[in-house]
Amino acid sequence: MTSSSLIPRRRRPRGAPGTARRRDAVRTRGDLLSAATTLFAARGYDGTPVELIARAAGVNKAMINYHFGGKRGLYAAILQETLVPAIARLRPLRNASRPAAERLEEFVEIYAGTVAARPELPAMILREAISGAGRLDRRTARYLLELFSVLRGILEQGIREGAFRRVNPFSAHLALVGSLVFFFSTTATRRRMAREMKLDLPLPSPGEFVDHVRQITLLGLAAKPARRSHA
Amino acid sequence: MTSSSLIPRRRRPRGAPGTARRRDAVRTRGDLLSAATTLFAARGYDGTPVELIARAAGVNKAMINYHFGGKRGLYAAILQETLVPAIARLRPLRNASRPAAERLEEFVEIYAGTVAARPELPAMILREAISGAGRLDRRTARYLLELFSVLRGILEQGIREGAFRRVNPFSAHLALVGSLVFFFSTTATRRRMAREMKLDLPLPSPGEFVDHVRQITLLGLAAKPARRSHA
DNA sequence: GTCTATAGGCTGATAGAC
DNA sequence: GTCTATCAGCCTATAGAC
Repeated sequence: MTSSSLIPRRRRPRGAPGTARRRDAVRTRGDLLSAATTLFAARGYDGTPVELIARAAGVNKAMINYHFGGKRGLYAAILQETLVPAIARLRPLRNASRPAAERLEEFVEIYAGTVAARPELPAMILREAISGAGRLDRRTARYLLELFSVLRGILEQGIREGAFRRVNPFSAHLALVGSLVFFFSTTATRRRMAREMKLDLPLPSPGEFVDHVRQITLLGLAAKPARRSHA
Repeated sequence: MTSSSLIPRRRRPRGAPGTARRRDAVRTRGDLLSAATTLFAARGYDGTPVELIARAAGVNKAMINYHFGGKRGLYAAILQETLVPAIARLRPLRNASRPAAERLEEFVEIYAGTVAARPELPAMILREAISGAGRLDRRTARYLLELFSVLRGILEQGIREGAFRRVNPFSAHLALVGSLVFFFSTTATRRRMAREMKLDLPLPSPGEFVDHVRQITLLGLAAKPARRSHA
């Protein structure tokens, strides 16, 4: 029996001494990134001991230092390796030449899709946004600002072209992003409280909520008394 | 020259040995509460050493244990002593018999006023909401749910009476509260980033933003193609 | 690359003098 | 009520064997 096994997470068998096992290193790194993302999002940087991360990843504590140069390095790696590709998905939106309302809808859709793939991202970023973004290096911060500028560009276009009311684009931007980030950062807590307090009303699903935000934003921004539904 | 001095915060003069000094205890307690609120909001529970709180309050570390029974007790005291009165301000809204749109506006106004008086509250609550609300005792949690139910009641009224579209009240509630909480929790960071990245666009003031949210919510919820402005 | 063992710093809490 | 001194526990990081 060879040392291969495909159990998704959890400790790997040891394998013969001479066996090339580069793939394990990759896996260790990945498991650490994934476990740490979940924990940092749920408990925050200061609330998460490295020992806990290592255990959740099924990996030795010392591996964090070996692969990432310490706890802080692991944290930075998460931000870079998940935030950067997430924001890259928004880049096509920059030079779109379609109507602002359409672009806005697409923005929301892309945001929702990105979050569905990485549910922990909003909470991590929100924590940074509350805490002063002191753990964001300059490059990561620039990426975030780029995200902001894409959305603001859409809003400004809509206003310029007369499709949107003359709102402050920055306010509109904060209101929209705030709703989304808040919702996705608090899903677990909402569920937990509903269960413990025995609330009977059903929690809105991500899809429902995103739809609602999209509608309310479009209707709220529309320059003319809008049609009830579109497309 | 006597040892009296009126510097607003900072160590107090010692006073004669026999002097009744009950007032100092009250002040110590208050200074601790105030300093801790600021620090917890900005850095989170785990990110705030008691020593830092004590120094910021101009008080000895041991006083935290004497007056609050420890760090956790201090945290709980803040939540109870600021959250409870804040929510009490919303209670009159319960049995109002006015139109839903009007009540909704008043809700936003009261919220904004409460936050203006205690700017750190949103960040503290948002942190709880991300982290699973594990540090909220059952009573405090109930208060929060009461806040939720007031807003949801308003939304349901509006829908029932045909003034609002038939949205999911829970979604509408989360979108509105999310925008507000997000905005007020991230003010400091927004300022900091604007300064460091040398953004030239002016940040929206709290008043501007609240106005925007109020408008967009009302327009977005309105059952009929709404008039542009009201009242 | 991975593991064990341990160093060294910081944190929250208490005992006891005043 | 307030302060100083001190302690035990936990946390991150590293040294060194494998």
